[in-house]
This record gives sequence, C-alpha cells and structure tokens, in this order.
Amino acid sequence: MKHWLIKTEPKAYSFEQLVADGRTSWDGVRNFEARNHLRAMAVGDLCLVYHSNVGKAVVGIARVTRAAYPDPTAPDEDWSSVEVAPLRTLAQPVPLAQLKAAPELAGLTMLRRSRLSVTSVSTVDYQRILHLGRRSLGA
DNA sequence: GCCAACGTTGGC
DNA sequence: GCCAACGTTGGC
Repeated sequence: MKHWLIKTEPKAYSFEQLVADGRTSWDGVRNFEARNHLRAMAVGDLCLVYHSNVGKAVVGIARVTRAAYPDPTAPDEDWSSVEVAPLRTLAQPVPLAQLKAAPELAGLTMLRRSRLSVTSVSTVDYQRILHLGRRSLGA
C-alpha cells in the first residue's frame, strides 16, 4: 500500500465537505507529475489531505476507493481523477509550520515541491505525520 | 533545443 | 497584496 499527500483549497473543496459527501471525484488536477501520481494510486491507498492557503495544515485522511479514470472535468483531454472517501479527521490538524519544524520530515516531498498538488509520502513519514496529529495529553 | 514571457500556486 | 517558485507556451 502506498501513501500520498493531496492538497486542496478548502474554499474550493474542504475535507469537511468530503466528510459530508462521503466520497468524491478528486478531479481538476492539471499538472503532469501530479496526474501521474494519481495514476499510480491503487484502491486502498491512504492520502493525507492538506488544506492550502486557508488552514495550511494536514487535516484528515482519505482512502482511495477507485483507481484512476479520465477526469470528467476535462473531456477529451488526457487528465485523470481518482475517487476518494474520508477515513478520519485528525484529532488536531498538523500545520505546515509544524511539518517544516520537524527535522525528521526534512525530506518530505511536499515541503520541497510546494506547488505539486499530489505527492507521495513514505510510510515512515506518513506515520510521523499521523503521530503529530494525535491529540496531545493536556492540550 | 533554448529561452523569454507569462500564468498559476501558495506562503507570507 | 506581494513575491518566489516553477510549469507552460511560443518565437526563433
């Protein structure tokens, strides 16, 4: 199983909206590298969902429920979508500043390639980020 | 194939 | 609102 980080502007489509919807077509990606990552996703892969611009934090986890298919928002063009469903909301969001401040996450692709909307995440980094998202005692 | 111009993303 | 990063486009 692979792990990914997918970005969304919450004003356009938030994780809360995904929870409300139950599942969604993750479409609108218009970058070749990001598209290729979508195509590499398999059903069951887990995605950290990051809110860009507003929030600037990892807020939840989604599960891939349908592998890549043609992006319905770009008929006759060579883009792809996957379908995802919410798995759970993090007890506390993990802000970008916290990701940047964690020395063990220095290799995170998302930090080095800040404009790439779909990036892969190593299993160990995925677990580190989940750990940061646990509610801390006394918080 | 190079490179300047331009548009978009996204943090600050 | 600004600006850096960077992907895309198009002229040559």
